[in-house]
Amino acid sequence: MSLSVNCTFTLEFTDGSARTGLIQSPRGEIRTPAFMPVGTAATVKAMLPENVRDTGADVILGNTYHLMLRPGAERVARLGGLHEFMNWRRPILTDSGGYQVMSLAQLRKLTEEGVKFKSHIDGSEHMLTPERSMEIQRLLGSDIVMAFDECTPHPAEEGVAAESMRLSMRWAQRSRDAFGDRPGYALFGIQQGNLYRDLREESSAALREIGFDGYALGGLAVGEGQEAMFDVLDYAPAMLPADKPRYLMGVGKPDDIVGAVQRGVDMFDCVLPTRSGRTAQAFTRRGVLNLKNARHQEDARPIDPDCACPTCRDYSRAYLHHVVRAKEMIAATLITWHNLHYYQELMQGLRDAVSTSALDTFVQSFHDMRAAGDLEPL
RNA sequence: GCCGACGUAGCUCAGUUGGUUAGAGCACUAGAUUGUGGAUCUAGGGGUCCCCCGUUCAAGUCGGGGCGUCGGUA
Repeated sequence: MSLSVNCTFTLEFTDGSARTGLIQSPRGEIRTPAFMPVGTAATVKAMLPENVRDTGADVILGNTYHLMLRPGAERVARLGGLHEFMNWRRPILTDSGGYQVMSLAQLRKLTEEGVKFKSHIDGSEHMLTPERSMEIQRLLGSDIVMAFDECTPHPAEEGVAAESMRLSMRWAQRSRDAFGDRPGYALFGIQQGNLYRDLREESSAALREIGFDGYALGGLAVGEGQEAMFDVLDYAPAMLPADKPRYLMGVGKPDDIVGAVQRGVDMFDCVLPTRSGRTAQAFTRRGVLNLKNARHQEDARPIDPDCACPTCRDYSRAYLHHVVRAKEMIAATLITWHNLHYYQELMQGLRDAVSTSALDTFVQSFHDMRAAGDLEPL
């Protein structure tokens, strides 16, 4: 087959501002709205790849920053690329490293050229630029590459936010140039502008001018709170091309995702289901359950009797509480498994609702279930 | 039996020449966590300072007696 295979997005249904669609890539389809589990260091922590797939994930997220430091992008490339290396054969989206440089690295020095920083692992010095970020993501074999940006810290005054956003837009152009033409692979640009509508508009115009295969909303869920984030999402997604996927980076809690889907977002990633799995928090349709809490110690019921995940099928809250307290590794696996299952079931519910024009009803029952709270105490 | 050391929070221990409401780490009870540091942070509960008597304005701290634990010894 000599035809080059492209990465395409097909919009299927809409319900208000909400959409469903399909991203088709050589490594598989991504149903949107999609939730991408985070697999930072070439692993979705505590999970086997086949089990991540079984929860319903079409795509996972990997990290430029972590993988460039350890084991190194060139080494991953020599070992056949990230998919082969970590045994996940489906699509992978990689973050560009811009966010992690700011949140993890020490001694950062930000210039027009890029960011110089010291590794949080061994203190070694590194430089990340749009060109190097594109090269690393190519070496990893990432299917969806993110432009190199600066995630504007919050709060930021308008002048600071504008300067930061314009730097990210110049880096977006350099990312586009460095990425080049790679059939079968996608490059996403990232809208910035903090909470300022005119800056979001300016950023969107710059990105549309450059042209990307998808567009992310960056600089949100960084401490501004849900109300402020929704205020931005009331207008920001519509500033981006309707025929390309829209990705809200780093979001979020289940109700954040529901609200963002209502406002026209197609893709999400978040550490919450996996990190919470390691800190004993289970997400359920009735809200969050903290399995560390002593009230679960003799509770023979599963996290959620109506959940079809392997954890809820076979394990009690009392057992999960015990393995959490005993710091046994299986606690992370079992709770993460449940959380990923819950998130993917939520996404499936949203997709079904949008495609049957029943999103309002779905959202209402989503909130009603949460308001009802956890199961009655035993 | 004798000699010595020790006895403070659930555990391991600090506690100044006697001086405000006796502390720490861990554990416990909760909370936070949004483009991942299995991390971290925040708050809270918990005391017959082995017991009794004494000295003193004032005792976890000094004295006497008792009880207990550990070690040594005949």
